[in-house]
Amino acid sequence: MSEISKAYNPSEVEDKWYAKWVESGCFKGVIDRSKQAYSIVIPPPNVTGVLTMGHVLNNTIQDILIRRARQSGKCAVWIPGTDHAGVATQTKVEAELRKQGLSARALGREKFIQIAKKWRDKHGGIIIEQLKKLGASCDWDRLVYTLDDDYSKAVLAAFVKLFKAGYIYRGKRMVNWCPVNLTALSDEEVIMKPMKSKLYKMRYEIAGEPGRFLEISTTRPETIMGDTAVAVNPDDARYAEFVGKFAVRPFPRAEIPIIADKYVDMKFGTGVLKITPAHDAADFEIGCRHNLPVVDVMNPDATMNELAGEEFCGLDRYAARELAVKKLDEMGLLVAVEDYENNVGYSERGDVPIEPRLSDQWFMRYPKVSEAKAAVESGAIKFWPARWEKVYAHWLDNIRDWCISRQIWWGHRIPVWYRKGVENPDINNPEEVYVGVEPPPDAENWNQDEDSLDTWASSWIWPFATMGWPDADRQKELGTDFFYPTSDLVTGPDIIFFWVARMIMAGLEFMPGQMSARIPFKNVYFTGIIRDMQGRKMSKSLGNSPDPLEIIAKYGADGLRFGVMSCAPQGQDILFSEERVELGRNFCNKLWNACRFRRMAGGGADNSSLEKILARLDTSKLDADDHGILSSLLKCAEHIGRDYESYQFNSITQRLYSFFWNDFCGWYLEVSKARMEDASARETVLAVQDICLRQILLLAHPFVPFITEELWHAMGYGGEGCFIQNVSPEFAEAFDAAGLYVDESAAADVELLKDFATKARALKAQFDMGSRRDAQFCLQPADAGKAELLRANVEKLKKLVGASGFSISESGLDAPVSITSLGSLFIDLSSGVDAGAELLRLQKERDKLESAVKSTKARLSNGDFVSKAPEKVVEGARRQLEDLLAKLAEIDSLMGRLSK
RNA sequence: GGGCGAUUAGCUCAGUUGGUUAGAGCGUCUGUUUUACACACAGAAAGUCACAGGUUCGAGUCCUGUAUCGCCCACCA
Repeated sequence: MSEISKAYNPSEVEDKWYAKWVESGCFKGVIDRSKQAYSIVIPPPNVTGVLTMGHVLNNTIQDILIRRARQSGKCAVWIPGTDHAGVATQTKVEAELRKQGLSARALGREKFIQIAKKWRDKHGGIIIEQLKKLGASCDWDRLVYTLDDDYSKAVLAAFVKLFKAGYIYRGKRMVNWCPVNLTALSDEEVIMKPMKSKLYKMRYEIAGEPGRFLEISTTRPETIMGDTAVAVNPDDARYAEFVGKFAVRPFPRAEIPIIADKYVDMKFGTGVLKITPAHDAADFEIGCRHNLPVVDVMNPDATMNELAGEEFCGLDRYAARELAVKKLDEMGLLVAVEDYENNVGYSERGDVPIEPRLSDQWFMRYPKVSEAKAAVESGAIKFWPARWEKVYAHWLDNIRDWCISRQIWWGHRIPVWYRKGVENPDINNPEEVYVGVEPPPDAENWNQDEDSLDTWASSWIWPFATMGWPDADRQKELGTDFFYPTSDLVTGPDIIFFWVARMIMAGLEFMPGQMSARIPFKNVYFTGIIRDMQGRKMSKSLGNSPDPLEIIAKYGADGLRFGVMSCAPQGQDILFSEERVELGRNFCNKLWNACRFRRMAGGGADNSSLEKILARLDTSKLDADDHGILSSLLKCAEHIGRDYESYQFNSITQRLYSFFWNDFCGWYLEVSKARMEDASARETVLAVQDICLRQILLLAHPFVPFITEELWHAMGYGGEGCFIQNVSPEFAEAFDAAGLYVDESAAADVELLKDFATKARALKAQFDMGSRRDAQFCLQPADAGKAELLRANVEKLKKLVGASGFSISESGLDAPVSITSLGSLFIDLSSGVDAGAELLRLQKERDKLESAVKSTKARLSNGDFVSKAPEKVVEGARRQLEDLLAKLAEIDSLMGRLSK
């Protein structure tokens, strides 16, 4: 007995069990066609990343789902992996190189990739070990990295297939250019930030009409040098006379046409727009419509080039802006400068404003767009919470081609080769351009495209590429036909476009069969975002992001898991604080001690199966409390089952907590104490305790896997070598088979006894006897049944309340009283009672009753209520009124007695 | 400009199809080494359910509007 410590110590237990689980291979997704398949693919974290609270939330949910699936007898697999994270990793490695005074570009592609690989080897895989600490039960034999050979081939195969099908093309387009990372970005990687900037109002002179000007507003005077037109709305009468004439661009001085285009908003500013086709996406389109020349005045790093003129050449774009304004002012062309707030697109990784830039890039016209929409609309794929369906549909409705090329080296190089010596190779001519997963056989005659693919253009095939696609043998080996489509995807709504939507399109495009067989997953659970208590996003720079590993060291992984899940309502953001983890730690400690208590009672009972425990029960010895706790257990399990179906994880933690803490420990274990001294009831009580503890461990296991595994074995519930994760939490059928029927009316009596005990304790506390164990009570019973209920439970109640006795009297006492579920309960005070204070207290209670009576009476005297409300509700109200009136009468008589 | 979410006790949140006197955890206050657990036990205080209308016999719950906060989408310079 003494070897069981008073407090649960998670660290040894957790490491011990994780090692055993892995060793036994119980996380392996070994195909068993006699079972139902259940599969999850992990959202692959960055290979060089470290565990954040976001990962904790996300992966705990996945682990809960996969463990519940295993318990439910499904053949479950959770496929883990990591992502090479192209731009993000390249940026980090480049920064590292810069510290050493080196430059990636100078090193060249081969060298850089070697260095990046070393960096990956050094920092990579840490997060995998951290996920293990958290308890994640992934099938580690299936670990996939997006730059693995097999996976890379799949990425290229997807590219080649789409190219051949005409979805992928190369073209000179306006793209979002990051001047820091020197690469194009997709629209999704641009983050709009509201900025306080200036709106410059300036004027351009009309050519040949000295003294006549057009006033123009701009936020970007540094692009004046690239202006090739001035535009007005064709319906704008103010400017009709100027259309067809020319305006004078101040520097470099040139005459540019004044054109009319519907795009121009007459109501904005002066209604005149300068057109810079090379530096603005809208201007570019207008330029196309009017055949305007495109003058690019910037270098890739957003400094000005020679076309901007001598004075500007080499200046950064913001220095150029200042200079341009200064020059305008000097030339008398600056009319006004106003404060102005507008949205500026920022590069996600570079954290600088992106520059719209015309460049040659690869684009993808998305495949299966309308089917992707239909898949979610039809319910083939369900979103939790469903409101994300609208967001998803809206994006698909407005979808634009995807820029998939990146001017970086860390990633999958575009599998396109150009024949050496051919200028402007024709992409549709196989003699000049080669597209294939493998390089051309005569590689020496070809140059491969320098660009790499957007990372998301590799992870979008994740659900089936991790199962061996497109290699038929690998697919067979890894069980694509069994595990695909995956069951649940757990991810954040921030990547609904980046990843979720694209995976759906990829699955529909590349997998065979009916729609239901091609979709990548059946359910998508969107988590909230973890924030701090001030509601701020967790970030390294704010320093408000706790290190999950420190928390695990302090509270245990189970405590962290339970704590996080307890405050993670479906789809709402989570305000996280360590107090939540304390709650989880306390829950584990309580589990530990409840089991410790049971073990201290000993008994050498056979716990090796639910049937064996049930066999120890003498059903004739079951009392109201046994029925009560078993009834609560049944309801708890049933509710939890429903909560799983609707992904209400926080609700499950509440049910576990409240059943285990309040019903089981707070009441049942306490009333057990008296009955355990009664030899005839002892065995049955211990058996009921074992049933409850066993089922609690099973129900709690997905949330707190380590401690439940430990206790499962310590309590002898598992047979030799049997892990708790393989045991079904169902028990209703076993009850039936054992002839155990829960008597709900007996269970209802427990509620009366609980109320009675609380009132009795409150009376004691009120009269400063809270710590005394010898209080004497007297009940004036509401009826004979209530008197009998008290008599049957008097021993338990003495222990629970801390009383030396409960007498029963039809006439009551002249003493402080409380109206309980069993009748008027008097506390016998040897010293006199302060009648005044007592009257005051009763008056307070009377007021409460009176207002309840009033509202109930009002309802019942309302003819509409009686005639329209359901019979059940009306009947309930009647019973309630009777009850209230009886209590009121009691109070009145007591008050009458006291005031004598 | 469009869309979505939130608003319930000091704090963080439950409240499932409308139905007794709105709940929990933390925190606060009081008491307790009662034969598992002070990471505990017992008791207590604490809410005009953001606001204004409406539907209904009945609204925290449904409808309309308003306010505040947050998020997403959007090529007005």
